[in-house]
Amino acid sequence: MAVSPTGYVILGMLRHEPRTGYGIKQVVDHSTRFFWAASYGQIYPELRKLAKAGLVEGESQPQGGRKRTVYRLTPAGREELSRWLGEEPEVLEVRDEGLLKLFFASAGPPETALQTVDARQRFYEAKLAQLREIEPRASAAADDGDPYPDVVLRYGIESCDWAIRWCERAREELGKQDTKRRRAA
Amino acid sequence: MAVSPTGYVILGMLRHEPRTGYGIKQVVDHSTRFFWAASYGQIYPELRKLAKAGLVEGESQPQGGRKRTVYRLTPAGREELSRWLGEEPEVLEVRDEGLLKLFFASAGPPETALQTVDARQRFYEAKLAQLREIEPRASAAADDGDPYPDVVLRYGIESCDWAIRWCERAREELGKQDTKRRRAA
DNA sequence: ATACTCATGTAAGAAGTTACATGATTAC
DNA sequence: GTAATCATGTAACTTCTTACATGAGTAT
Repeated sequence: MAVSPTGYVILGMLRHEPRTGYGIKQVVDHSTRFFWAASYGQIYPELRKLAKAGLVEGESQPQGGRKRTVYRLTPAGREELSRWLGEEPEVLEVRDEGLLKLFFASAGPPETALQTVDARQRFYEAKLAQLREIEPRASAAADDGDPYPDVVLRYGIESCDWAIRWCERAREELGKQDTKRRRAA
Repeated sequence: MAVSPTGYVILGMLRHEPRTGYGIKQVVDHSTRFFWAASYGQIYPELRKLAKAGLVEGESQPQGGRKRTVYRLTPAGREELSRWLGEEPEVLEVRDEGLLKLFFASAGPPETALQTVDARQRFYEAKLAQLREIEPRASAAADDGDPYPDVVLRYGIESCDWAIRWCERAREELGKQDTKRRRAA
């Protein structure tokens, strides 16, 4: 039984401590979602598959009358996670509607390109703010023994910085082109 | 009848001249595939849907005994493309297995993080080489009146540059951590 | 001849999102 | 009491990839 890409996200999220499906979703949303998202529609069915494959183990731990299943890695799950970590990364997919719109901008009204760049900058500024908000937590976790989430988070922050600066440069360049075109007309 | 995301890629690829489905795939593979890919399994069915919706028009232009259908934008298709270009970009999805592996690296053997960073750098170097190869063509197209594909291509090149430099920095940092850990042990 | 490119298409399936349904607990 | 949070799950759907099938034209 093959583990799906998101299955490995789940295994990874259980590497330090057991969690509920709900808990996994919370952590994903505050960490990996910027480069790998996961919805309940994936998490719950996948947890069952992983349990059937013997890679995780669920234990019922109700709180009051509220049903609750906490999952932990089995030794086999820990091994499978480690094996996967040693494999060459393969998936790197991007679907970037903004770049697409900029690429095709000549087919739209003249303000298309600038608008698209502006929207892009706003997007990255919002993303940057979100990342800065969660950084302290990752930094604390780093002092606690696992430096990698913080390394990845800083990658996210720095790449946002870069993207924002690119937008600023692009705006300048596009402005010049506008001037040229206006002169030519 | 709603146009799918990839439908807009097709409309966009027809903005300057008519093309076959095969031709669209070629252009995508040499331009947008780095931020929006498309397979035959999407292109051919989608072309039919777009034709049914009146956004493109197919004309049979066999070459010898070889069947061949060339599609062009209809006025309605051009309008729909332009309308879409004016909308705020929404989709920006990333699925980055390398960052995931780095994030979880503490659960793997000690060399995991460095290996993952190395693989990442190789990946971006290969991508950079591909982009540099197609750049002259985009640059020529820019002189021909449409500057935007070249702008986007240079975004790709510069972001690869940035990512490669990040990998180099990360390797240094991870090396230091290794040293620290070895001293502590 | 044979390999490559041009060209069109489908079927099966993987992967993931959205929307919905349900209900207990906790904080204000 | 009521809103937010914790918690689990499914069904329908969209999107996309992979693998396969087919066949003509072109270059060596």
